[in-house]
Amino acid sequence: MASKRKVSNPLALAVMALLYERPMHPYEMVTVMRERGKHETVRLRYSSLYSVVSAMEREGLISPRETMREGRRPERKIYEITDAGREEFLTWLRELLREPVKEYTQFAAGLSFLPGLPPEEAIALLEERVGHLEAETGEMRARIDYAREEYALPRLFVVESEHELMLREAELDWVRGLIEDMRSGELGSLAEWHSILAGRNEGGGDEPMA
Amino acid sequence: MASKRKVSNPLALAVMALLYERPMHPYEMVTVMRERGKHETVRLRYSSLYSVVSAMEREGLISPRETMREGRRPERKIYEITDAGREEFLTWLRELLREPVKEYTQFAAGLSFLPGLPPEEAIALLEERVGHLEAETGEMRARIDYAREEYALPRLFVVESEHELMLREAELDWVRGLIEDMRSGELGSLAEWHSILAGRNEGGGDEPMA
DNA sequence: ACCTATATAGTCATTCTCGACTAATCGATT
DNA sequence: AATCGATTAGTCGAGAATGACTATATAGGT
Repeated sequence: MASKRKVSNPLALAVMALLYERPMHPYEMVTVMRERGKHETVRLRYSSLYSVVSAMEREGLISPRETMREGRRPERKIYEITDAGREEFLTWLRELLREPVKEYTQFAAGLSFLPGLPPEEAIALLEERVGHLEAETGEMRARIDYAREEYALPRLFVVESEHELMLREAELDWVRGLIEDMRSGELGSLAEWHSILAGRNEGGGDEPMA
Repeated sequence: MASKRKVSNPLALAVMALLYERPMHPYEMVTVMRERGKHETVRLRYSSLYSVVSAMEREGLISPRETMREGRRPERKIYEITDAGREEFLTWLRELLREPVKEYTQFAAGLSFLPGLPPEEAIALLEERVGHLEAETGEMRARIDYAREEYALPRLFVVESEHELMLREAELDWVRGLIEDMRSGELGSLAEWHSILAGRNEGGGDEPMA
């Protein structure tokens, strides 16, 4: 059903996953998430973490176990997961795996307004993108191989990175094809495209460079 | 550089694109975006639109041209794009096309915590996902074909839908492979996976169903 | 003995987002 | 002539998310 969660930031899922293992204080969660590379899949900001954690406490998904203080450093508030938290973790996780949800990507937004640039420039920009994507996928692949070899990680623990790599590679392939199709006029003739732009630019203002 | 934009919600990009053509009031923007299917690529909510629009006015990207009132209906405030707005539109669009940015997807978050479920259940969930993805990609393809034929749209105007379809198809393919690899023990043996879970569940709480 | 960079552990004020709500008009239906 | 649902046009308040900032401890170099 994908019904509205009380705490919907995916960071909350990560928090529950960590507390499922053992109680921790928020700062430690950050450390562990970084060690395991989970911050590559779940957007991690200090400020968000603390706000998510307090929302989770409010909703009864986690509860403070003890508060420690060493010297004059700030307090460390150690949380543990509740039964409700364990249940929420499992239902949420199941839902995420079972049901595809629509994602709005930045690139798609850009593509939507592609006719806003002259075709020559659009092609040039997409070629730059291809360059970036080649570098990026190369690095991702290397990092995955390194992690697997160095720490002897079973693939189970890097599936999310393989997923990310797969998406980027698919994009790379597709953008290459798109450039081809733009060149060959497959998308609509370049002349036509130019005339759309001309219509828009009659009013003056700064012209996009061809 | 991807330096921080003054108004960063992609809706702002859509607003500038529309006002590049002609002045409009916000409600009309919604109508036009819906007609052109842009709400499929840019998350569109009334409340966000109005707040984005006023932020854009504050930042000088658009400016109110006139305010009309018919009878006792609410006012319609008609906006036009400014020179700064035109420039911002072009720089932003260029950046979106040129530079890949990291996107955090829900599915990736789910995958990160895959070891949190017993393998048999994980497989079953992913199989359900495959079913959903098959249906979804089928519908997307049909909608694209329909739009192209019915309205004789050049591909240029549906690239963003083709992009979305491509991503879903890549995902579908990949998930099928993942299920295979889980079954064959390619990801790490299922016994091992179970023992990770067992360790975690010692403390009690509700057990995930195998 | 002193300085600095980094790690530790967070708070706060502002901005952003969205669901829920308001309110008028119009056309069709009783 | 009264009512109902769809469309037009937008407001509001509550909660979420983030960038900027604070403050202490400690290891290492000089």
